[in-house]
Amino acid sequence: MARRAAEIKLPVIEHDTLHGRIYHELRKALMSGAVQPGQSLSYRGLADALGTSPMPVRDAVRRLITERALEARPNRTIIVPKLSIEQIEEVYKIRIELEGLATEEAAAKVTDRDLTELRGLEEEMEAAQKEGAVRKYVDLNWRFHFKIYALAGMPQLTELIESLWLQIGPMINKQLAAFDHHQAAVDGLSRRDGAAARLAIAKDLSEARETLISRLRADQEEAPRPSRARRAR
Amino acid sequence: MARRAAEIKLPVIEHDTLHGRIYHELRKALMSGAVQPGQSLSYRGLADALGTSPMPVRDAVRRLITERALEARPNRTIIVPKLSIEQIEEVYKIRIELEGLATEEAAAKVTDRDLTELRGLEEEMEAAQKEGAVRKYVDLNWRFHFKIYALAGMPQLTELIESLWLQIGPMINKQLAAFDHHQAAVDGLSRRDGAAARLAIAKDLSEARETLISRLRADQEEAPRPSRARRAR
DNA sequence: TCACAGTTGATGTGATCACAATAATGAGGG
DNA sequence: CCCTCATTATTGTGATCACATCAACTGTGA
Repeated sequence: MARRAAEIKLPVIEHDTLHGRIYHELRKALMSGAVQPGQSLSYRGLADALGTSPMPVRDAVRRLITERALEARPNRTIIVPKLSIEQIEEVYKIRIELEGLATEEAAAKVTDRDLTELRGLEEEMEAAQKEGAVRKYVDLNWRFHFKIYALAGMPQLTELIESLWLQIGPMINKQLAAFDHHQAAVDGLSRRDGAAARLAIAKDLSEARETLISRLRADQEEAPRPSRARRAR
Repeated sequence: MARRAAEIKLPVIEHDTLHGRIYHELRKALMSGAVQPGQSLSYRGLADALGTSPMPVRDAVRRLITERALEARPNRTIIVPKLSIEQIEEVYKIRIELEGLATEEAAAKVTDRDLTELRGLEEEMEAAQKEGAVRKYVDLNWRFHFKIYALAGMPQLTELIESLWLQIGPMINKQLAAFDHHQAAVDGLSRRDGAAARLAIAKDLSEARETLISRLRADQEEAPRPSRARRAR
C-alpha cells in the first residue's frame, strides 16, 4: 500500500510545517524584489508581520542564511546581501557551469512534447517583452530556464541552481534581457546537441551578467550615497 | 581604524557561537566516519552527548540538513543520508563541473611557491599510501584538493565544493585511491594549462566515483540485510 | 550644523516548556 | 517463530523567557 503510493509520480509531500511555509514566503519576497539589498531584517519583526512566534521565523531565516540568500553580519544583524561585483561574477561563473551541465543533460532526455512547451514559453516571453510586462517576463524567464533544468532529472542540481537564482534575485528587479539565445538553446535541444544548447545558455547568462554589472556600475556612480541604512519591518 | 582592520587579509571572524562550534563538531564526525550512513540522530540525544541544551544542536543540525549533509525524513526523523547510486552519480557530475572550474581558475593564479607545496603534499600522500595509513591519506587528499581550490580565490565555490565532499564523506570510510592524476594535475598547473589540470581532476574524480560505486555494489550483494535500523546516541 | 559620549531600546543566542505525532516496545494470537 | 495491535516513550515543532550585546537615539558642546 505504502509502496503503491510511492510509485505515484511526485506526490509532493507538502511539508506542512510553519517554518517551511515562512521559508517559501520569504523566498517569494526576495525574488519579487519586495525587500531591497542592504535592508536589514529581524526575527521578531518578521514574526510580528506574520503573526507567529519568532521561532519558526528563525528556522526559515537561518535556512536562507546557509543558502546565502540572506546574510548574518557579525554585528548580530541580518540583511539581504548586497553583492559586490566580484561576488556577482563568481556567482555567474558557477551558474554557467551548473546550468550548462543541466542543459547538456537535458538534451539527452528532451522529448518533442517538451520542445513545443519550450517554444510556447518563448513566444509568451516575446509578447511580454513587446508590451513591456517586466514582471511577467521575469516569471516566464524563470519557467523557461527551469523547464529545461528539470529535464535533466537531477534534483540536487536543480536545487543548487535555484539557490543561485535566489542570491541574485533581489538585484534584478527590472531587467528585460534579449531572448535570441533562448531560441538557440531550444534549437540545440531539438537537435539533441548538448554542446550547442549548453553554449547558448552560457551566452544567455554572460549577457545577463554584463547588463546587470553595467547597470550596477552606473547606479554606483550616480548615487554614491552612504546614507544611513534604516531597519525595516 | 575600522577601515585599517578591514584591509588586513582574512581576519577570520571566528563566530564564537555555540551552534557554530557544534556544527563544526558534527562536520568532523561526518567526515571521519564516526557516524554511519542510515544512522538516525536526535536533537536531545546529541545535546546530552555534548552537554548543552537542544537549542544550539537544533541550529547546527538544521544547517547541515539544508546542506544535505543530514536528512530530515518526513517521519520526523533525522538520519545521515544513505545515498543511492543514482544520487552518488549526480553528486559526482556536479563535483566534476565545480572542482573543474576551481582548478581551471587556479591555473591562472598559481605561484611557484604553491606548486612546491602541492608537490610536498603529493609526496606525503605517496608515503601514506605505501604504509597503508588510510586515515592520513584521506586527510592529505582533502588538503591537496582544497589547496588547489583555494587558489581560485572563489570563496563561495569553495564552500559549495566542501558541502559536496561532506555529502559523500560518510561513505568513503576507507578508500585509498590512486594519485597519478594528482601528479598530472600539478603538471597542468605548473604549465598554467587550465584545461589540462581540469581534465586531470576530472579523471581523478571519475576514478574515485567508479571505485566507490563498485564497492557499494559489492556490499549490496553480499549483505542484503533489511535489518531494523537502530537509533544511536 | 556637526560630532561625540551616555543612555535606552531592541536584537540574536540559548534554555526551558508544552504538545501532537511518531517510533519503539511488548503482549497476545497465528 | 512471525505477525498484529495497543501502550508507552521519545521525537520535532513551536512558544516563551532570560541575558549579554550592540544599534539607535538623546542631549550636550563646538
